[in-house]
This record gives sequence, C-alpha cells and structure tokens, in this order.
Amino acid sequence: MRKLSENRSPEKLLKIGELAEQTDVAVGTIRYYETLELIEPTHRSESGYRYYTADAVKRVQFIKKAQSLQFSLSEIQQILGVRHQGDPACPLVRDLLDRKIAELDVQLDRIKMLKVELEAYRDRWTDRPLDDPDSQELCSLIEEVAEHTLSSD
Amino acid sequence: MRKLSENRSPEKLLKIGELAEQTDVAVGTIRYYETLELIEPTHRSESGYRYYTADAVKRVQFIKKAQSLQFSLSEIQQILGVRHQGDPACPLVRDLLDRKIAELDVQLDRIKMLKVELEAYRDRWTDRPLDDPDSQELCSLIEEVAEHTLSSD
DNA sequence: CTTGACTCTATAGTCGGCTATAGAGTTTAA
DNA sequence: TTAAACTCTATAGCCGACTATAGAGTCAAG
Repeated sequence: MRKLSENRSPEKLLKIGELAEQTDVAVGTIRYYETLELIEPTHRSESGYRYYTADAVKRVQFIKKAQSLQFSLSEIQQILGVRHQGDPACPLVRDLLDRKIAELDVQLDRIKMLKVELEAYRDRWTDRPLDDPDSQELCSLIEEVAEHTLSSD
Repeated sequence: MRKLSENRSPEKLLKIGELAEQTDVAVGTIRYYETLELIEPTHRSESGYRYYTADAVKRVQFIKKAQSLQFSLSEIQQILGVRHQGDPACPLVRDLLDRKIAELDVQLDRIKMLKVELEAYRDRWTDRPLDDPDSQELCSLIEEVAEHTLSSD
C-alpha cells in the first residue's frame, strides 16, 4: 500500500550524522535515544556504523514533537513501545493525552495563583516609599514576605 | 527596638534537628542551604554542633515560601545576600518580582497553546473509530502526529 | 556510665535529558 | 595513499535540589 512511493532513490540509508543533520538533533542525542529504545538503526555495518532509513527522520521528529508537547522520553517510549506488542496503542495514547491535558489544567491554575500572589507582593512593595525607615536594616519586602510566610502558610 | 519582645525564654538556641522539625525541612537540606550561603548557624559549639536562634526558622520558611513562588535557590540567595551589603535590596527584589511575573505570563501562554494543541490531537483521535483499518499496523494517532510533525513544524 | 539518639564531615548517588571526552577504528575525496 | 572527517564504545560530567551513606564523635536520660 505504501510501496508505490515516488521516492526514486530506492533505499538511501543515512548515517547517524546525516540523520542528525536532517532532524537538527545532536548525534549524541540520537545514540542516547537508542539506549532508551526510542529508536534503532535498521542496519549496522560490519564496522558497527549505524544506518537508518528515512523513517528514522520521522521518528526523531515525532520524538521532538512529543517532547515539545510536554511528554517525557519515558512516556514517548511507552507510546512508541506498544507498537511492538502489535496491539492497541490507541487507548494508551488517548489516556496519555487526557492525563496530559489534565496536568496542564493543574499547571495553569497553579501558575495563575502564583501570579496573583506575586503581584500582591509587588504591589504592596511598590506602595512603600523607598526611604521607608523599615528599609533601614533589611529590605522591607523580605521582612514582609518572611512575616507573611509565618502567618499565612 | 525589637528587644522588648515578650518572648520569655531569653534565647533558646535550636539544634539543627529542632530547626528541621519546626520548619519541616530535612536536616540535610538545611546543611545544603548552608553550603549555598542561604543560612548560617548563629553559633557553633566546640564540638561543631550548629545552634540557631528563632530567626532561623523564619529564614527557612522564607526560603520555602520563595521556592513555592518559583524562585530558584540562587535567586533567593541574591535576595538574602544583598542584605550583607547593607544596601538597597529593594530594587533588586522589585526587579525579580517583575521578571518572575513576566515569566509566568510566558508560561501561561505556552501552556495554553499546548493545551489547545493536545486537545486538537485528542479530538481528531476520538473521531476515528477504533477499528479503523489505519490502526492495523500502528496506532493511527502516532502516525498522525508524526505526519503532522513533518508538515507543520 | 552506658546506651541510644543525635550530630559532624565528606563523598556519592538520584532524576531527566542531555553534552563532552578519550582513544580507537572507518570511510571518502583528493 | 594519505589525511580529514566521520563513527564507534565507554565513561564522566552537567544542571538543580536534594537524599543517602559511612564512619566518627557528642549529648542527655536513666
């Protein structure tokens, strides 16, 4: 079904450096991914050189994309790994997506709250004139925050 | 000015374990903070035991609070450190607060965008029936994402 | 005065995701 | 054929914020 590709070079194999260049990922990183079983060369020369098909480019790009979506390498390994069991990756992936989205919601809430809190400190701080006698010994904000720490947390 | 405190125990010094307990921070962590010059015992016994005044409790709590506000230990060190120069900690702190708030805005944007993207993947995925022939060989989402990776990024 | 809980220092390990280095072998273009 | 550029493995280091361990010394209650 996909063997009719119009790729005229029938099977140009890439060396690791070429794969690295095409994906804009360091050679060392690709070897590192291999130790995590995220990718594997399709072939090894007698001398041990790794050779990759064009699929590898997609795979590396997939890894990068997934990373940019906040998936850890171990989660990516799970996603890619299920493939080997000839099985339903789908529920797993859907699950991961759902969980990740939920995590993002938590992060959003947390960051919003942090922001409100920091703004409160900043505003309280800004009102206070710089030559406030309290500043004499120690920055007043530090005291303030410290004190707040004691009472509010 | 603050010597009129109604603290009846005139100067109860804490050993590191007591400080740790009162702040709910591990002993090792306190020693670690000391290596970063975030805190210092007011006194050392001949045998080398650290002794802290009650201020240390505040200081540790301040550190924890600042950490919870996303400040790194090195930023906290800056804040606490300026104190030693008998100087204007204030502009620095205001600056740090402003920068931190700006950082949070960036994080918020990023996370919102991530969420939109993840939701799009999830939805596209959910529409696709589980017995879709495309799923035969490999979870279709993986293919999809991978393909998207290629074209969109 | 002993015993158990505490403390000391120094060093190493953890996590995640790499990067860097050494030392050796391989490929490729001139 | 030679020299540059590549590749190999194995190992160590980096960041931040710790945690854990070993081996030795100290303090306080019974």
